[in-house]
Amino acid sequence: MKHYSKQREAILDVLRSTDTHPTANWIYEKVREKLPNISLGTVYRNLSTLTADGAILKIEVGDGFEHFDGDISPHLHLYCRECGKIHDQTLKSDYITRVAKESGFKTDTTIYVAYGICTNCNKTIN
Amino acid sequence: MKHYSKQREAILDVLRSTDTHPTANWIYEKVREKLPNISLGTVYRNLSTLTADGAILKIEVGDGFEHFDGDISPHLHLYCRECGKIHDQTLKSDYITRVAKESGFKTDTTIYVAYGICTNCNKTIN
DNA sequence: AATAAAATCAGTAATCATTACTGATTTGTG
DNA sequence: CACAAATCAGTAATGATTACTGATTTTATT
Repeated sequence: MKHYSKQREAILDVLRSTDTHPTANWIYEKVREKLPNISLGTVYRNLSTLTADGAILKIEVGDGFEHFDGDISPHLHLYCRECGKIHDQTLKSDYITRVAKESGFKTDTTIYVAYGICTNCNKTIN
Repeated sequence: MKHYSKQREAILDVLRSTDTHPTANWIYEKVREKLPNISLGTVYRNLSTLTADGAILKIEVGDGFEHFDGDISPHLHLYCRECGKIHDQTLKSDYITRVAKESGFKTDTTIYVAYGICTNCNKTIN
């Protein structure tokens, strides 16, 4: 079993204790509350390692930032063009992996993104 | 009906005449064969406009580049970690839009990405 | 416990894909 | 033909992310 550094543990803790999809900088600010001397480079490096290990997900929605997700279960990311938030929706089955398998592709990670308007913003527009 | 500039038309032509998922720079080089004086900024600006209009798709797989797709039908993008190519797979139904609708989200665009190893690379490894 | 090798770190500098800017050119409208 | 609006080519600026460096911490071995 792999033993993580305290910096990597702290980053994972932050990611797993939020239901948002924070950027590297947001995570950096949050981790600094516990480890004031951690550097932004360390956050980036560990996020990269964790993503490569499959311990977290990297989500890109085209807003110029990388977003990270501590929930690695296959789920739907609803990106609202109005409020800019990424909402989660659980999935009953991993549709992508199942369909990809039909063509012989060996999937290890899946990303589902929907662009549009969320329920809350849909109410308040007009 | 909207009338596109010749630059925008040329960019769309290039995107629709390839089954790859090129970067802005690749498109720039390709369009230059027909419009030698076009600038990279023009390519970026039009790709941005076309994406906002829903005429093309922007796909991000985490390799540091934005990729563009002239095929806007909902389909699966298989990103092979070995060869770095994005393979397409057609979908019978737009699963994301259907599921997102259940929670009241109004979807206009969907992106499906699978990370893993493609059939061809799976053969040649080892 | 001591030592060496390997991994990770903080801090900072560099990168480079993308965006913003500017003055010129083209297009649309009457 | 004006006139305004849109788009352009060319270039400069941006800033999120990555790379680098020497110090510190962890792991492995004896």
